[in-house]
Amino acid sequence: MSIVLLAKDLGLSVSTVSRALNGYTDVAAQTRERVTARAKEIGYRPNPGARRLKSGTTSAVGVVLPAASSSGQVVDAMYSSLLGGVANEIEPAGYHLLAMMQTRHDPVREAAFYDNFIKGSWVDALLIVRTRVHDPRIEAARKAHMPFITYGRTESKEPYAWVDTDNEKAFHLAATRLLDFGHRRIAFLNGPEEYYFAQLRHRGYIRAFTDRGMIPDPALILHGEVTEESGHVLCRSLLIRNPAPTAIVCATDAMAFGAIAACRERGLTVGTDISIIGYGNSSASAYCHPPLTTVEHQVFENGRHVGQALIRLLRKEIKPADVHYLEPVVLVPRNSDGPLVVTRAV
Amino acid sequence: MSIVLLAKDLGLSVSTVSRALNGYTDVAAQTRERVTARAKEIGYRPNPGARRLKSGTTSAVGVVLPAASSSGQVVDAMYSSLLGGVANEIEPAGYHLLAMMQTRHDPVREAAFYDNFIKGSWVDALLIVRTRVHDPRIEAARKAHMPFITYGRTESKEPYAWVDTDNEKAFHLAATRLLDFGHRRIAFLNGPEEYYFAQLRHRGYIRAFTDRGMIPDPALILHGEVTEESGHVLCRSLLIRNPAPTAIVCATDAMAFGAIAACRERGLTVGTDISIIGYGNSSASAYCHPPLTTVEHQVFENGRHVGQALIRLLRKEIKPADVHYLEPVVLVPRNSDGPLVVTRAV
DNA sequence: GTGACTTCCAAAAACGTTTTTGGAACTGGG
DNA sequence: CCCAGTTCCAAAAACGTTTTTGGAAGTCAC
Repeated sequence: MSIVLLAKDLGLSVSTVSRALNGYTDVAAQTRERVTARAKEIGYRPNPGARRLKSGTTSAVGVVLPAASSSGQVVDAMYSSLLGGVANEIEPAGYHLLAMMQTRHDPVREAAFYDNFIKGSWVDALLIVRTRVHDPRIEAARKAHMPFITYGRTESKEPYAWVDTDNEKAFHLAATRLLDFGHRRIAFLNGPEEYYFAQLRHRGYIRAFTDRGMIPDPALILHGEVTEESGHVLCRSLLIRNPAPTAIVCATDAMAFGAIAACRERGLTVGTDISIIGYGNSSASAYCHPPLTTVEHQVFENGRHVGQALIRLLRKEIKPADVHYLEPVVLVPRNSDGPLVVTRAV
Repeated sequence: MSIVLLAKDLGLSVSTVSRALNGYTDVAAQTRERVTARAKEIGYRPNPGARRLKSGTTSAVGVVLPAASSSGQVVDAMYSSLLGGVANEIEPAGYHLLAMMQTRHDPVREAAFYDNFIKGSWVDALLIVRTRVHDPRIEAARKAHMPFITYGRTESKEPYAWVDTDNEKAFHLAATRLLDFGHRRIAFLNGPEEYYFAQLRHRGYIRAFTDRGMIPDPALILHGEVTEESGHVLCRSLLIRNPAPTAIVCATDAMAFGAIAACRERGLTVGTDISIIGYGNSSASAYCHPPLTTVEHQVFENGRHVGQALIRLLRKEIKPADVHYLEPVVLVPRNSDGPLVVTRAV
């Protein structure tokens, strides 16, 4: 069903039908109505390929999903919800989400990947996730004049559009809570250093100490993948030290689950013998044992903010420099942490 | 950079350049080489929109992600890995994955959604996930002559392409293990009845009993969403019964986590007082307490099978009726289940 | 009644490919 | 030397839109 058939059916020219459908002002209201009615009746849908060709737009937004593990076999579950939120907002506006998969963690292939994608004019805008401290993808997108938004910030001179959670505040909150409980040897199981979120969280953690005139022990800050396995390994290495930490704050709930398992293996009761705080408020965090004290992180909701911003960006209703959304942060206290038990602490 | 510029640059006609690039035989090997070399050098990429328009293909495969919860706020984390596996296979072949989001669980809007998507000629093939017992999406895809593959089977007369895990065997295995342990009051926390996987699992569970001449108590079979919360609620309702079940098999690890929490709240020790088996072998299942006995489910790997099949389907190397992959099933024994303790059982 | 606007629609070019058709130049057999 | 067959390339149509340009008819002021 093409526009020419529809035009023929209506006894109008192709151009008039096109203009009627696309909201041009120089077509009589009555004609427009007749066209739209018949179009709906006949089930006419403009061919997106032809439209793309002519107008140069694709009605699609692209995102490339990074593999979570170095093996490339696992995708961070968080992205399901993020993308869900994004799609939820952009689809009513007529956009689709084009997801690509970055199978290997390889900077030069990554550049080629993005280049191919941008130059191939597959999408009208880009969503860049898992931002690094210095992220070449931002420069690449800017150079190609491709509208983009990042989920997570980065160190860039130029202004750009971003949505992020308040990583620094989150870990300031968590560390402060543990300090208030009397803990001093508070370990930090952070994510890979190259990611900016890890840097921000580090900063928040440090600031909790310096705020009260203390300095954390650098030896207690570990980096690793944000998985259960990594949390387990890292925590085990922590517990064989002497003195061992009395509290641990983890970059994700998953890491916290691994850490909890490691503590249990050592015969430690989490919540009294040792305190653990996670991050994400994943649904599992409420049902594990002990229920995990963690920091709220509404990924779906953030995805909706991303989607809304993307639409406004594409419609040029707003400048990239003006779209910044920082998710407010709230700690959800449960039972995996508590006051320092003095007998163990000394 | 269009093909006409490239042709001009080479002193050749547009058609010759196109034919050289697309592997036609009637262009001299030397000319072809000259063209491909220059194309690479100059960074020429055929405009996907134009190609789509002319050839009618899109080089994209579509999938619509169902929301896991009725609120539409949560996307099943499993799909991250599934899509990762799919993309991993189809991208080297030049295809992209177009993901849509189904925000609400509404059959009539769903039909319109798929219709719009298929008729709009957005993609060359469809991946249909979360199949229902009678799934209208299959008929819709077939009618539109859109190649498709399902992840999960369905009751359909006509043959079609599918990848699935052996749901029936998995729950036959799990229930048999519990029966071997001496359990008789074995509850089953299943997923929503409308999904075919739930039906197959039900069948496997039943067969474990009938295989040894027994019949399970229908009152012990409950249905709900496959989330921690649902598992928690359902399990609680089970435990206040008299007599209560001595074992529970759950449709997902997440449900099992919720069930474990409910048991703990009742003062029950999971693994001795009551046995619980999950499904999925999620990474959390190895680190929770007690470590969960569960059934292996390699979602990423299954996604790769889906991707490979899709490519072969698109290349017409294989008929839909001939692509069936049933993931073999293996039980992972851990510590959340064990022999029936007789003092409690009577 | 005339000229200048306004209103509405049509013709045609263009977007960047692929594919069909056709033909020039070369080759080899008789 | 001629003709048929082969090899290589070019011209042009087509895909289904959008957008520019232009023009016919109607309206209004003077």
